[in-house]
Amino acid sequence: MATLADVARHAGVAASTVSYVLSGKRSVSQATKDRVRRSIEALNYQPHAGARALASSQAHVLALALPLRGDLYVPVMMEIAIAVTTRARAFGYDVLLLTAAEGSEGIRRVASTARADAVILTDIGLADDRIEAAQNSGVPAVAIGVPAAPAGLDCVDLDFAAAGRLCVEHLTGLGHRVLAFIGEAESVYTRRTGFAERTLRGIRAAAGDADLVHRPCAGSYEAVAATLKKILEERPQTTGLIVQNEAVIPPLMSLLSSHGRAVPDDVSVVALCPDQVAEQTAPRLTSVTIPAAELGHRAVELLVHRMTSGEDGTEGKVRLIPPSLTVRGSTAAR
Amino acid sequence: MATLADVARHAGVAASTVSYVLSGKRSVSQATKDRVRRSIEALNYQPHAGARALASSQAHVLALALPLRGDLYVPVMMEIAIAVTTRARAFGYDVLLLTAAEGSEGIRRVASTARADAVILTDIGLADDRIEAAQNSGVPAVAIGVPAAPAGLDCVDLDFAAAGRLCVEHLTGLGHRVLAFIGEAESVYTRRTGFAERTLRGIRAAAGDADLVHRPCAGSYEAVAATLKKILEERPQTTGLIVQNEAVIPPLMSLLSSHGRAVPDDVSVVALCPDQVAEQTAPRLTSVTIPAAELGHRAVELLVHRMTSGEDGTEGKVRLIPPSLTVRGSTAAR
DNA sequence: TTGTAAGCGTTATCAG
DNA sequence: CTGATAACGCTTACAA
Repeated sequence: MATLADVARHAGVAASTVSYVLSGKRSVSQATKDRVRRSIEALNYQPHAGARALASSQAHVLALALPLRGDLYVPVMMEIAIAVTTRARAFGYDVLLLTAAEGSEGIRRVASTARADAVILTDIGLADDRIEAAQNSGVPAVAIGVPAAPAGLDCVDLDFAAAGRLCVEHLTGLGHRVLAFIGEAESVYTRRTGFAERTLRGIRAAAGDADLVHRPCAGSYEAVAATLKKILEERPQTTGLIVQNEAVIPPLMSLLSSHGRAVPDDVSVVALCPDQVAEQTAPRLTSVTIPAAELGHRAVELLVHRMTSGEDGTEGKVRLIPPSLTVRGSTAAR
Repeated sequence: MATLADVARHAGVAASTVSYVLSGKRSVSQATKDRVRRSIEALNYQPHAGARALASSQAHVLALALPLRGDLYVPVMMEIAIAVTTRARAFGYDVLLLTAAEGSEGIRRVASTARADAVILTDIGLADDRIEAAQNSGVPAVAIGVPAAPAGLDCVDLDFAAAGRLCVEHLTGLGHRVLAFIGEAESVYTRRTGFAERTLRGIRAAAGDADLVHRPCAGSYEAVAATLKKILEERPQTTGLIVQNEAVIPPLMSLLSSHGRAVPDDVSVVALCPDQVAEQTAPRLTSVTIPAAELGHRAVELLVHRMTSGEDGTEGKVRLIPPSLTVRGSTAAR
């Protein structure tokens, strides 16, 4: 591989000049600029990432901490990872993976070895020790999700409260009066107060005079069967269903039909899930999407902005993305 | 952050000694070893990744090239990514993500900037230009999947032919004589000869005197409905189903019941899919799993082995992992 | 067994 | 506008 020095020699200039035409950090005459550019082309020069990191103390790498549970939110997580990587590349950054297994230790490691310049945290838990690790390590960090106490941490997330509200309003707007919210598994409410609780709060707030019950539900077929059975037995007049746990969706749809409830003729269903999931059922689901790509993009933008424009004063903000509901075939007027 | 020099000063030894204590590349007396270790502890020293990469020309980073289509094989891909990262960490490597959008350019980039020492390719296509890019760049590469012409490239994959065989043998062993293979989408067969064709070949070879049809099928509800309808109309005696496209599974199960075919009483179903998918239906599916974690682990091991033991002679091997079938509730004797 | 010193390929400061 | 040159923090011959 050709080095900066090779290029400098080939172009008949000093090494520093080559560096400056590349970085643009000082003005260079058009003539030498051109000459250097040609030499770069000719030698197919690519700067050495390690050398650059050492000299500039900037690795141009972002670390992405994967969720604690590998089996949950998989499609959303994948979309976030791709969005983060794509956007990071646009700013000249590469993305490094940190597994849950490494935990907060991984964050300390990439920070103190200068392997990464900043960290993106996902699947934020109620009391997440990775947050503290990031803050103590002094690396810029942004969370995709909102912890219980976001003290000094930048967060981006869907506005789940508004999302819940939107679902209820859509159903009540269609004339539905007896609603059931099939939520995340019970454990999620105890462990990860964040998004699940905010959704529930939004839903309750919007229900108003409508009749609403909340039923936590695990993702297994048996759990869904039990939950649905109970809902239909206890409140046979139910005509509006809101679903949050995306694993619940496939079994729910097939169970509804075996219970003789047609969607959307007998019961309307609206889901909080990625579009991909909403479009794989029959009928396709009216849903509030999880804006995975946008979350990833914004996380990167926040980080890069903070690192370049050296502002350290804007942190600790929680940025909620307004939800948007897409009407598909699973909801209809009562 | 403390540097090597700081540690050396603190321990009263030369910088090189500290380096050697860390790398073990030459023997150091137990006494100084201990002293250095204590200083490292005391100063909480962590080596600078960039400096190390520059001096040793080893980044200790593996690049993982993500699939071309972000929406396919998502759970498998996620599992591979986690397995790769975990195993890489065990060898002291970090993992960098390369998106499909960057394509072969990304591979050239990480290779020529020395950002990564080796590359793992996933979702291998028939004529995949990333393979050539890797080989021209001179980085060690291993493919998870097998291209049409694996010339000189190391590959690891499930033995799909054997997997297909296993499915057929399981069904025929249970007395089923009329079988249908619901495969991947038509486009997959034209574009990615690899695993889909190998599966089909294995299935056909094992069918023997049994009656078998192959029906490609897309993942949408409509496509599954059409495919199943056709199968049941044309060959109502069908009692054995083999499914490869995992997106087909949820709709298929609910469609079977609406057609009045009970699983496994009327029809047995065996799937080629991750365990996670097989366990989310009712009844749970008898399946040949996609050994995602093992694929990831072996890919890393191959790479690390080749890089450390400098052997350049073992490349170009295709390593197929023998399939294993797990009997669950979706298959029974005819 | 240990120390000295020459790189590794950039960036950035200081002159000119 | 451009050239020298000293870092950056580590590895690895080469000496001792």
